[in-house]
Amino acid sequence: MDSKTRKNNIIEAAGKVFSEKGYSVATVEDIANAAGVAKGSIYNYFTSKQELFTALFLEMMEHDREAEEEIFVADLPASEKLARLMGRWLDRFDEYQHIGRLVLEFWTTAASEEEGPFGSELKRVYRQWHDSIRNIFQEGLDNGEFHLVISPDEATRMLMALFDGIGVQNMLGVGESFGHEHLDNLKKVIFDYLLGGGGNS
Amino acid sequence: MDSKTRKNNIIEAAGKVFSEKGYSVATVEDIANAAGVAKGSIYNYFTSKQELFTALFLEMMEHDREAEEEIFVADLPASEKLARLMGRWLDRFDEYQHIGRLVLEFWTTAASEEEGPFGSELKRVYRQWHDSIRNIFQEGLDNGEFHLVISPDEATRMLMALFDGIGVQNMLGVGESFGHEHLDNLKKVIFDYLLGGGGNS
Amino acid sequence: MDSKTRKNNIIEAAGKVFSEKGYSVATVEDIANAAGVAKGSIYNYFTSKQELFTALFLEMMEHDREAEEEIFVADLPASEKLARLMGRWLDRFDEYQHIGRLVLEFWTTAASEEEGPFGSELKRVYRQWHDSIRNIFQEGLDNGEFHLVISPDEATRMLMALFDGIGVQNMLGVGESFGHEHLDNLKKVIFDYLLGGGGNS
Amino acid sequence: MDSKTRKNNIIEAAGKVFSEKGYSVATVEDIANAAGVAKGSIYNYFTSKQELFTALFLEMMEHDREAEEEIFVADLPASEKLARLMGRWLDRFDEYQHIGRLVLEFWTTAASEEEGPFGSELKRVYRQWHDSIRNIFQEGLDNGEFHLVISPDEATRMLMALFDGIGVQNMLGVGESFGHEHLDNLKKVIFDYLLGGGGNS
DNA sequence: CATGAATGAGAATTCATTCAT
DNA sequence: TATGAATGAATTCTCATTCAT
Repeated sequence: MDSKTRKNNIIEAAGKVFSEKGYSVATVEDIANAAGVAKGSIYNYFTSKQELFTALFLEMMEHDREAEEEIFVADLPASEKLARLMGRWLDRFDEYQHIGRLVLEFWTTAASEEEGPFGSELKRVYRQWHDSIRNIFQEGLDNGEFHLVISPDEATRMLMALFDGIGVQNMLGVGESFGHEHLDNLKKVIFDYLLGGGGNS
Repeated sequence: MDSKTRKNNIIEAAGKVFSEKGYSVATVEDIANAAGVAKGSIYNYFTSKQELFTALFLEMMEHDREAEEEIFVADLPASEKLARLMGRWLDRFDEYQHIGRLVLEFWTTAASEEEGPFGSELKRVYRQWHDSIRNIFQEGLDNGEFHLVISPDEATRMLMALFDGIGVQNMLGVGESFGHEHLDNLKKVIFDYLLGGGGNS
Repeated sequence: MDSKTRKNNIIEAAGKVFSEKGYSVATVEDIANAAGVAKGSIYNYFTSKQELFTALFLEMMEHDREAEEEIFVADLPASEKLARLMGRWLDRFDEYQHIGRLVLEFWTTAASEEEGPFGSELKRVYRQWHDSIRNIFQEGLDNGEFHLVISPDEATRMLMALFDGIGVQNMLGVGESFGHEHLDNLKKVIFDYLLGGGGNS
Repeated sequence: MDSKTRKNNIIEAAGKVFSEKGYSVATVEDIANAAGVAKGSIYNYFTSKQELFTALFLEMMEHDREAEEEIFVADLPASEKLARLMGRWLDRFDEYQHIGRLVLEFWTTAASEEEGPFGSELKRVYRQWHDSIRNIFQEGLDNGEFHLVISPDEATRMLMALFDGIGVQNMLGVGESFGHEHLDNLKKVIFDYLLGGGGNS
């Protein structure tokens, strides 16, 4: 096993352990055991537990970002892009039920530190998402697909908030789990609104 | 200072300290210092650090719930109730920028424990909110104020998700802060939709 | 309830609590609860937990000593005194099963401290017993009741050791409980020996 | 120093410290210092202070038992076995003056706990001793060496009680120290009795 | 690089004792 | 005298990090 693989092994194990136990309760030894290496070996790849946590965070952010990128650049009508994006988010919700705790800990860390990668990276990626989605709205408006009484910026923000909120509900297990039948209704509402006049009636 | 006040003192101090440092990093001594009592005195009121954290959580849940109760029972048209409710949520968002970390830790705890007050109390209150809001939608439908192509249940869930998401964005500091000018646009979208035909055109 | 009674109340409660939990584990509050007084009140009668323990010890020593004194001064043949003494010790064995732990803690304390009441008082009382029993042996020898090849001192020591050992076995719950049928055999052995020739055959 | 030696080091140090200060007063740091290791290192070998105490107890029980085993299985007349056994017990009494406090704490613990190694191991070893000694008496009776009016069981119990009692007296420092000149008299009494007719005259 | 024993700073918790009422 | 809240020193135990092998 080469060095790259070993490092990824550890990050993967950290993901499992942090997700199950939480950052504070999880010990470096737990992670070492889950990764099948000795405790001391962790420190050959990461200078501290905190750094390992950060590395895990960055890797997950990157992973998420990659998956969506392809949708943004596809050659599709705006409404189709939007539909696919929503489908993709929905798929993540299942995952969120399992790693919800980990995501919440990432958020908590981001909310705590003034400086540092959590806050800034989270903001950067969030802004990337925002911009990409706003572009979709803009496309839709430009080519006459959509009708909106609010700005693309605000529409973007509302859409992101809506799906963030659904993610939170899934993480916390409040309300029933969110499946594809709910998504259909969500799309119906959103597209009815966007396509049907945007409140401009 | 009587025993009741002293206990509240400690809970209040715990709120500050947990919010600033997070549960794990905050020490019982930090809280004691913030409350102006000796470390050991904390244990005259709470059997453990964890119990103090739980007491703080329950107190905040109760506080939140009380504030909204009055809106639900008011004698107002459904659209007015909804508008007031949204105004109230917005007010909380400012607060969330400061205690966001604390809320996230509550959620993290709730997401971790199978049993215990966090998960069950959170679900209970969430369900209360859900039911109250659904009643508003139902009222609006019954008296012809609203038009909806989706069920009141789903409308409720979407509305709650939307505001949960806005709350999260504020806690994390992503996007600009959410003020009353945004609220107006939010209301416009929602009421245009609800009042104007609910996509039923 | 007058002050004397209250103090005795506390000592009695301390006896129960120390016996059940042991000195270290028993808290002053446990004793206060058992005595039906407030924690702080203990300190109106004893300056410290340790002093209360000492007072309990001294009281029990005094109690034991008083009970035996009457046998030593009775006007009876030596063999009868010895028989009664053994009967009395046997009666204490039942009690020792319940307060054994307390006795062992007294002993442990006595074995630890160079100076202080435990060691010195224990030695004083032990010496009193020794002297009284030796006098009985001496009486028996003088009036021809007993025959001994060893000195009265050594006979005394052996007899005391024998009964101490039985007490220990009862405290520890090793071997079956020691009842009157065992006592009869014990007496048979001892008196056969003492009366029948003391090994002088 | 290998792991086995280090563990024994700690047990040995624990023996000294517990013996001097007693279980409650001795701190884990005391033991660490006495063993020349860091406080935390203790926990690499024992999960708790209590477990270390138990390990020390079990080690001493095992040590004692081994030393006597050879006597029980030797090919010697019953009277000689008994004489050697008593000699061996006497040797232990010197030791008991120094570790008396430790033994008493073991006993106290045994007397306290319903279940657990202290009570059950103590009883097990006690019963082994009892059985072995009873066999010696039985041998002596079978081959005509001994004469007894009481059962071998009871003789065993009396003999064990006698020596337990002597041990206690030594631990507590009551009476003069028990030396070989006392042993000779003890043997004289016991063997005169056993060999001369057992009260059967 | 891999290992895992050793370290020691740090945290939660307990409880004898004090003292204001 | 009686009370019980307040105190804080003391203790056990944890675990991230180091480092010799």
